[in-house]
Amino acid sequence: MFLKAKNEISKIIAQASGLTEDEAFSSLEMPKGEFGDLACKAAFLLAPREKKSPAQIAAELAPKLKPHKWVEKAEAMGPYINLFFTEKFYADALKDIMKKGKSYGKGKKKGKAMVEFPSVNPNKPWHAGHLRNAILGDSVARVLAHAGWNVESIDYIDDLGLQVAQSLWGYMHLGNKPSGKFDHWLGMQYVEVAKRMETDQKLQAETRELLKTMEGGNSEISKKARWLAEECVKAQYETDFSYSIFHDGLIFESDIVRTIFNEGLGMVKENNAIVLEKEGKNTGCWVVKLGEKFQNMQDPDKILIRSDGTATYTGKDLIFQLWKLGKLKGKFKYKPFLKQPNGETAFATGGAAPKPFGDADMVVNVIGSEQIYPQEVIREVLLRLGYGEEAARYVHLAYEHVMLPDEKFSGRAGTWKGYTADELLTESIRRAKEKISRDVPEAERDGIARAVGEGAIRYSFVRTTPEKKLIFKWEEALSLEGNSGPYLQYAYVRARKIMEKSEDRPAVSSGYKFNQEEKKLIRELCLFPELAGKSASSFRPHMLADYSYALAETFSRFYTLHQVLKAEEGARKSRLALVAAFTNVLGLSLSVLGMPLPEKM
RNA sequence: GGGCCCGUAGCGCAGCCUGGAUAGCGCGGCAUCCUCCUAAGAUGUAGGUCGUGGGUUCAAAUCCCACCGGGCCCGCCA
Repeated sequence: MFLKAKNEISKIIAQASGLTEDEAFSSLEMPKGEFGDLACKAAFLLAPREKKSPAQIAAELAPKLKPHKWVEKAEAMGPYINLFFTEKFYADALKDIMKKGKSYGKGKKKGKAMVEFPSVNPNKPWHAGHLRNAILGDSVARVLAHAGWNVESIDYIDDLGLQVAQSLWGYMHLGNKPSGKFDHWLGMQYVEVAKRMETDQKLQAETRELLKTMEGGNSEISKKARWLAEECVKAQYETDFSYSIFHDGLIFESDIVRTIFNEGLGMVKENNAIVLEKEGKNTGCWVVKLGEKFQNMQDPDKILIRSDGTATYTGKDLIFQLWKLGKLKGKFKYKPFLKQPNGETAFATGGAAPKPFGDADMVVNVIGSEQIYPQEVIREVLLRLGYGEEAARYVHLAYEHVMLPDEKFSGRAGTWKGYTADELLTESIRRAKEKISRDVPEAERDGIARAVGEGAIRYSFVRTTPEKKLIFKWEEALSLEGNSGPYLQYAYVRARKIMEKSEDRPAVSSGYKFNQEEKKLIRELCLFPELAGKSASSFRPHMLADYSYALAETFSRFYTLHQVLKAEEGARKSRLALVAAFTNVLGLSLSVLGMPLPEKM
């Protein structure tokens, strides 16, 4: 309804000022301070056209604005025109939000979006850095779904990498028996093998030989490698689920190589998007010539197929992306892989059943910023294949890495020890449990600690913009106070408690005049659809995290200053309506961020 | 040699796309508020050359240019 209000007000301003409705619309904003309910900056736009000062224009324009049922008055203040909403606006806005319920702010139906994340190598547990990727990807998937996209969350499993070969060697030859969570155990084998590799030439040759056999397929080794990767992924997905992160499909690299790769490569060759080098240092390789696009780069050409005929990572990725965009005839066959706690089954390639995955209208890849160049290469190839529109909807959501205060996370060196996503959650839950209210019965405490502990971490990762490097610090990641996940959950819990205790039905009482804090809260509730939309179109969930925090803050202030249940009837019912609307919107916003919603704390 | 990202209070961040009112928030500091819907809360207070220097503009944290500091990339690794 707020959008409708802005549109109608824009019309009035356009009529009185001679601006177009679009210009008038974009001149409207909610001011930060206490200047009015809606501010109009039209005078700045008109000043050069009419050759008068903005203040003079504002003063002349304000009285000319036609009255509207939702606008009480328009007051010029300097160059601004401050608009004040009527009581009817607040009542109508509140009713509108209550009526829309879960569909509030939901976008119109759009096409299919495939979101790929976190694509962690299947040979070690997730550490804090992988977690950032996964939380970002899962949140973007949820934000896009709320914006109307049909979202498929997929995961690329690189089961043909050197890392898996090394882990497999460790599994076969180190002689250690698996114990504990499989990904943690396998990660330790990998660290040991990587250490030996530094000096052991024979080991280097053996693992390379292993990798070759794996790539060939149809052998005991290749089967064992696939099994190892799947076991590791299953363990990693326990972590996935513990953070409420879910997927639809897992695409194994070995299946890409065996199912769609040749077709894709043929297509790219046919269209002359890549060339076979006949001379120079890349002789015998198929490369994308990029000298014109990346001028002054030391080595601008990108090899997709090595001189021995095998594909580079970017080569395989390119074909995979073509499949995502529905450009290949080849289809994967799937098997049910894991039953997820959200009730949905995650499917993996390598089975017998067809699934309608792929053929996407938009592709979003959550990949570290160090891969900007190879991702650009893929976009460039799409353009050369004539897929201009597809290239425009091929999004690399680049994020910066999580670091320790004085070193990086390294899978090889094992610096992830002590900072795995599993250890983080355990510690967070422990801290959350200590703070639970004494009134909460023992039986419910574990569940609450889980929701709060998970929410604390989720929020601390999702609240920062992706392009910012994140230095991991326990106290910040696990914060339970201030600008934190639990603060938001707490506001939600308090609001819910009021509704639970009330016997009235929420309803805006006619004649009730909202106070300042109530009006501010309603105005902020009005912003949700706009924020949700922006968050989706810019692939930035942190905008919603920010919004949720501001909303919860406004509610907390209202909560402290005004009683709901003990107010007289008119106020009580109206405030109840406000609390209901707040619960709905904060609940929605947090769900879209993937934050768990405890009922008590 | 070239390209990308970051630089806002002691620390951690939002705001920059689309320039406009006193640059917001959290942690930490200081001082208040629980006979009252959960104090994981609220209120007040101290704390800022928005990296530096130019430019554009009536107006710059925001746009443009140069520079400084930090990180990343330009591999027949992934």
